[in-house]
Amino acid sequence: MRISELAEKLGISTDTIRYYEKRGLLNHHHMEREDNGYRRYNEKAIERIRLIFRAKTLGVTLAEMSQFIDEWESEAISVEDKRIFFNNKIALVDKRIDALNQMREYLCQKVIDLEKNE
Amino acid sequence: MRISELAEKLGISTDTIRYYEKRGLLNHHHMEREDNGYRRYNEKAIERIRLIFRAKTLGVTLAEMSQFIDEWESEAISVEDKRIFFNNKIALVDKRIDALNQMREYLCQKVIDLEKNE
DNA sequence: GTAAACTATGGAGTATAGTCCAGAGTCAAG
DNA sequence: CTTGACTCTGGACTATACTCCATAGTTTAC
Repeated sequence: MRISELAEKLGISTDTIRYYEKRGLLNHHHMEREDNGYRRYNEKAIERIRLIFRAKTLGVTLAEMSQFIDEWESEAISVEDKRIFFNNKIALVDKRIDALNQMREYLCQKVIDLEKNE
Repeated sequence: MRISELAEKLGISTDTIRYYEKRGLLNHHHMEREDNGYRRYNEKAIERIRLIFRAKTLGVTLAEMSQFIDEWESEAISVEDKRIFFNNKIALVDKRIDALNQMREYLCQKVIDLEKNE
């Protein structure tokens, strides 16, 4: 698929896609060039961009992602390190879930306070 | 307390506190001026800044916060609207929690995949 | 075969949320 | 009464992640 089709599928702009490429988050694994120079994306591109979104919600910056992808793809990271990485991320997600549950409590209390003042 | 004490208590810089004031998120309710012009903060300032942090984790921008605070404090918002507001935020928090749980699943699957490849 | 729509590139511009700085006044300790 | 720490203001600067633009080549539909 060409860039605008990919953009539409993901609900982002073509500029954003080219920007991710410039930042090293998309490469030849995710697309090839047509004879005219147009980018032709494959399904991996969709997965990669969804992964970027997921990482962003975890607070990972694009710079961190591209550095990390480089290391990951160059196999400079051992399986054990990868395990540690994922487990750290899981712990981080758990912390966020806790924080959100606290936030939920806080908001529910606000609703209760409103009722009291009526 | 003066600005550096407040900053230290909250783990932020004095610049950030003055910046929040410039953005309308802190006002006379949270501090007064000493004769020399120095800001003297009260306990409400701590609560307000903690509230700002909470709102930020919900993705609320400072601009939205200050607009909202204006409306809220001018009592332009009815109790019913406030209830609706909080319930919307609760729904948003629930969505985030769902997203994080999905993320958790995804990460756990990655760990399982690592084990398979060993 | 031409107009509309799409794509490419490089570079400039934007929004958000700070962060830093210069120049100047204030305060507390010795 | 001076030195060092703190505070003030206004404004310039920064990082991140886009977003827009000019210019130019390509494709598609009629």
